[in-house]
Amino acid sequence: MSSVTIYEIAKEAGCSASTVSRVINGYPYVKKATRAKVLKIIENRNFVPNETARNLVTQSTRMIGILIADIRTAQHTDGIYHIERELSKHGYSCIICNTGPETDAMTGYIQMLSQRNVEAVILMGSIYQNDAVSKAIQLYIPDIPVVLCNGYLEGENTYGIISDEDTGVMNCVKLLSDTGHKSIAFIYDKKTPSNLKKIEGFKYGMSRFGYDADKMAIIETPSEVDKIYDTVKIFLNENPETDGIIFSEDFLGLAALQLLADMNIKVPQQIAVIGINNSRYAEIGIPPLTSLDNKLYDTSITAVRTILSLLKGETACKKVLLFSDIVQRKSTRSELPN
Amino acid sequence: MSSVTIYEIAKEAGCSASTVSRVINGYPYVKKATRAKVLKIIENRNFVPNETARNLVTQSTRMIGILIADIRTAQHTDGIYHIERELSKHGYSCIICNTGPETDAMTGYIQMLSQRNVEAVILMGSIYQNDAVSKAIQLYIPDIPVVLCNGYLEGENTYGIISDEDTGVMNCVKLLSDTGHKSIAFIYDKKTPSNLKKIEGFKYGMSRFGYDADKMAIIETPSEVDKIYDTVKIFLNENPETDGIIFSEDFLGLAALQLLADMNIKVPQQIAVIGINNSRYAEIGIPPLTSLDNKLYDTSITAVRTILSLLKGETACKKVLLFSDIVQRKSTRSELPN
DNA sequence: TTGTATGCGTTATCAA
DNA sequence: TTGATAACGCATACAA
Repeated sequence: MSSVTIYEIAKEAGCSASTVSRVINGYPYVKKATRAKVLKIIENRNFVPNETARNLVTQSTRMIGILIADIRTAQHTDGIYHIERELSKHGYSCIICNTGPETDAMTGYIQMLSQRNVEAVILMGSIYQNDAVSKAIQLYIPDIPVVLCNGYLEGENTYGIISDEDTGVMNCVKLLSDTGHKSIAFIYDKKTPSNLKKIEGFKYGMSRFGYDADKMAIIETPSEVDKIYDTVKIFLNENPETDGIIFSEDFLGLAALQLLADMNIKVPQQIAVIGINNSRYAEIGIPPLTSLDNKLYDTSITAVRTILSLLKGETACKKVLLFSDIVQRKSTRSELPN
Repeated sequence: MSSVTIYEIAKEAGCSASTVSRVINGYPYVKKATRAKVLKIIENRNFVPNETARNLVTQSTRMIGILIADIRTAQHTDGIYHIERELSKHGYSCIICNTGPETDAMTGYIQMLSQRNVEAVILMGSIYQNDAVSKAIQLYIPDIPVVLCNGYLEGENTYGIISDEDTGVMNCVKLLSDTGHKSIAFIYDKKTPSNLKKIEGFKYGMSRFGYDADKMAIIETPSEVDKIYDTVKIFLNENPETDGIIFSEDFLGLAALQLLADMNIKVPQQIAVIGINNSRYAEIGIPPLTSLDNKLYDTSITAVRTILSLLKGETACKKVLLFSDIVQRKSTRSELPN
């Protein structure tokens, strides 16, 4: 705690603390000479105003809370990167919180953020679209803006950015249907609202494009590499007619590509594979992985814009829908270049 | 800003603010009945004490700053995850800062953190091992502990956790040497202190294990997938005798695996490939990627332990060295299982 | 253009 | 066991 205060600066400059304060805050009516003198002393003594004191009196902390289940998930760090950069540019700092998947921890963090007087909260991921979080918001932070990335929550000050992942997955089914695939599976790892939505899109696509219910499989897998491997392997052994798989996430698809290579199954000739998120790892799959770009990046950009508007006192859309699109690569079309 | 204060609670409870404060802080000498009454009102009115005010008077913020060049780099998010979880368990919050590679931005963030009165700073990555950062620390935060992950900085309150990546890379060379490889290359993407250290280890290994200088190549590549692809391709065309490549990072190695597959070069029979970081993506390479585990995870664990000790007023090691080891997978030994 | 006084919401030091 | 009262470091209304 560097204990030099505006009072010390004032004493040295032969003026009052308020004048120093005015100089610091670029207040106009200060004599040029005084300003220069104060500025010089500030420079010399290497003074930085104490934010905590400032925050207390201005009732504003310029801090934003970011909740994320697990910061190790690549699709979200991209968003957090841009959110932090943008907010930082505007003088805000980000408190990062790894809540994990339990709602108790989520509400705990929300209470903590309320106590720290953050000015807004960003929820990264559909996993926060639940009642416990909704109630915690009403209880602890009813007056500050809350933006949910990839979901929507009812509330006075809540905003949601969603992507049409369901339609996106439906379009994946259409793609496979158009290219003559007969037996398609959807494999996911967690029952998040987002994944449930993808499943809905999958089901809808399957019925819309004329697949029998018994030609359709929806499989859950653990997230660990070896478990993914086993799950998919067992599934393929039991369903050898499968010729197309959509994975709820690129990582699952990439792990499956490895298995398929080991099983000597040609992708996409024998089985076409599609991932979701269009992460940078999709590009380096062997073969490169076709992926549904669900616009998680744009979601974050929109989220931070929403927050900034709200903080400026402007209005913002309560609910924004972004459109996903499919980035085709060799795992569905062998004739494509890398 | 939920404007209910301890005064309101006090009024409602028919006691003074100090008593309320005592209850909140679990101070012993409070009559049971009073405590119960106050607690109940706090519960009812959903009161949470204002951290900012608290911080001002206690001169402690329980906030930690984390500097990272780019949070999107997978090897560091792993560390940040555990750092945040551990610190949060002890009541600390983390301010996350994406500084980018420019030293000006780094020092800017350090000043900001000083202003926010963080109680410690963690520097994630060898990139912070430079003079500008060192000076900024002396200038703005000379009195709080600073821990550098994967590097060391001189200073009164600075601590460093380093891994022996140089020796690690030397061992990679030894591995390739032991398995009969004749022409080995090292390919890296950025001139970070960490990568420079790896290069040193590479050079040392090459000379130690009897390679001619002209059988050794050290190549720099941009980080984008297509550029990696091009760089490695050109290199291999010009140096067709190459039979082993060590990459400064798994991602580069994975991208190269794709290229090698396209060029119909068998890994590891024709070219053995080694990455560094032992990330989860190494596991799903085709073939699975042998990788130097440089203990980045343990580095973070050690960093957070160091911070916690220091914050408790205990002492800690100024410099800790962790030993890397090689995780062998199929990209160097085809007979291994997945 | 500048200084004085007051308050932001707590904790901490006294007395009582 | 409790209550005044004074900090904590700053911003700001008001007066000068």
